[in-house]
Amino acid sequence: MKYNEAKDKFIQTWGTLGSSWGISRTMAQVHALLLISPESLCTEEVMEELKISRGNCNMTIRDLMDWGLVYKELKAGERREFFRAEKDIWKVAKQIIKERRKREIEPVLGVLEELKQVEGNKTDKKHKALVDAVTNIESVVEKADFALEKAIKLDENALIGTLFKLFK
Amino acid sequence: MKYNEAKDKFIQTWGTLGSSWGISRTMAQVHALLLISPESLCTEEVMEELKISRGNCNMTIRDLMDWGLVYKELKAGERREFFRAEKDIWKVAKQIIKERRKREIEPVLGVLEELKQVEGNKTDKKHKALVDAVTNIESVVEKADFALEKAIKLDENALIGTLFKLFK
DNA sequence: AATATCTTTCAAATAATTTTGAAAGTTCAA
DNA sequence: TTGAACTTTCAAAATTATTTGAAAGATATT
Repeated sequence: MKYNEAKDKFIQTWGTLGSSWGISRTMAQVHALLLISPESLCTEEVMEELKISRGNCNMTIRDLMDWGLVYKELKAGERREFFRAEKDIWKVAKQIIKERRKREIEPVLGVLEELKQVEGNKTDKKHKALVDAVTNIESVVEKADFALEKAIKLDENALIGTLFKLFK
Repeated sequence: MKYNEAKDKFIQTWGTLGSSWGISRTMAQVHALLLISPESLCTEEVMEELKISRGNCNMTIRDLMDWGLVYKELKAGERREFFRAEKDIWKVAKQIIKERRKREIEPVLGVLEELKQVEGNKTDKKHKALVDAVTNIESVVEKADFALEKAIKLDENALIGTLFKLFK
């Protein structure tokens, strides 16, 4: 495979993976481009490479910085901003997990807690089914949240090693 | 909170959680409705409760069955099909992980393997950056895939217990 | 303070996804 | 074999999400 073909396919693939695991497709594509750029790039260069508009490019890069996946870099004597990606993929994964726990799990736990307070009678089947479902979901979500919280504090190999031992 | 309000909020919340963690919003809503139904429901009942069309309802239920989250139930003397949800949420989570590994991780690993074969010279910075990125991503994705594969073979409490010990 | 360079915003346009509903398909009982 | 009851399909419509680009906002330079 030629370099240019591989590059396009890489941006495409990382875009797909990202969009199915928590960051938007364009965010993942910009991140992919920066990942394979030896030097940091400016907005103009990202626009040009990915054929996206200035507005889109700007917003996407801001989002990536909010997620902690891209850093701003100022070059001496340069007016415009340059950007480089976090290249340690385990760090990237940890960062995504951290953000998603905050953005998507925590709010749900709040709602579940509220839902457990539903008025009603324990002998009513429908009421019981609702309370049971909420209770079970809360239990699993809390455990998953805990597991993720711990997992991102570990070194990637420590995590694998631990799981591996359990099955030896 | 009144039962009906809690029910709607539950369907809404499970819909949101589902759609951000791998199944579509409507799939998650139908699943939510079935989760809190003491008896299995027929297509007509699901359509009525969620105000969705017959076509959508049918396709969504098929998808849920494909994912292993909903089962068909035949009632004696009844022509139409009834559906009930898997109510063990840990099983649901495991099932979703299993499907997503198959649908979303495995194909990516294939592409990454291909990409490592890109032609080029090790001294070319761009070429090296691409190969490095692919190699690092592959390593993390493989480890995550392994971790998920092992995690779904464990009891939920065993998983938590193990992680807990690591931090005692 | 005027100008050039770069960044941000956001309403409108475009694209992608989801939903609908009517028609076709299936199954079964009479 | 007919038709009633139910399920499936899929093109078109509706809805959602993303992208654009021009205008407004910054910021540094002369």
